[in-house]
Amino acid sequence: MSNSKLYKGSLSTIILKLLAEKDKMYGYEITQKVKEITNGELKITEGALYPALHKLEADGFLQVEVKKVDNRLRKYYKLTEAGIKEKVHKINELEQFIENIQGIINPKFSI
Amino acid sequence: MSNSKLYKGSLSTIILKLLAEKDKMYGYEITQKVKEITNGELKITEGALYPALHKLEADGFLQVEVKKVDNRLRKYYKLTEAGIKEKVHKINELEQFIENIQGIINPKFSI
DNA sequence: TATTATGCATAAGAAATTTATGTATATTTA
DNA sequence: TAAATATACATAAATTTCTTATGCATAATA
Repeated sequence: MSNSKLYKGSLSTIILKLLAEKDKMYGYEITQKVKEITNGELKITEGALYPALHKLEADGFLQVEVKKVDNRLRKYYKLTEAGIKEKVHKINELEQFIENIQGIINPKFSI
Repeated sequence: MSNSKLYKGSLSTIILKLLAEKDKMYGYEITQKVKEITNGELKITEGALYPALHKLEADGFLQVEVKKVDNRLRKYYKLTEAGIKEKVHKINELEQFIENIQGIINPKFSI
């Protein structure tokens, strides 16, 4: 479950974005979704994911709903109103970062 | 000199890339160059920059040359052979990260 | 029946920052 | 001409955000 390709600071943005796409998801589902989208290149470790989810919840950006499915617990997370705003903010910040980085690593295309 | 828009892990890649473009640069010059390229949006703090330069040097990726200009010291950094390889590797990694992130934050354009 | 997958969690340690501070010279501004 | 800003380096403490290593439990697969 090691990584090295996930730049620190992007995880909570990824979580918020996925939840904006799918309404509600549980932790394990998020790890599988990221793996699927990136063809196995980005792997979210549990040691990073669960504390990140707990922090987003503590900050009021997520609300939780526990369900028992197939005799196993699932904690479904959903964006709050504040979470929707935070998602927009974090996505903007990430897009801005990517533009800035593009300007540095691909100077030919920066005007 | 605060930031919050620099994702952790990208700084050394930025340094290596700038040095691949310009042959040799000194610390302060790097901070100004990044500020210029990104229209003041990315600001490299000294507390991050100097330890990063020292680490790259300790790892054998940079070599130093001290010069006195206008009665002030400048430490010019230059890529070593290993540094050139490391730059290629780190740039590839960063580009891969950006592709993966694009797939997540812009699902319409991922096939 | 042992391993893998599913599903949660936390603690210790590491890495990469921010923030704060320090030193020194040169230039600009009030 | 004194104060502030710019130039140029540096480091230490604190913080953030991970990785790595565990732990527990159930279900499915080899």
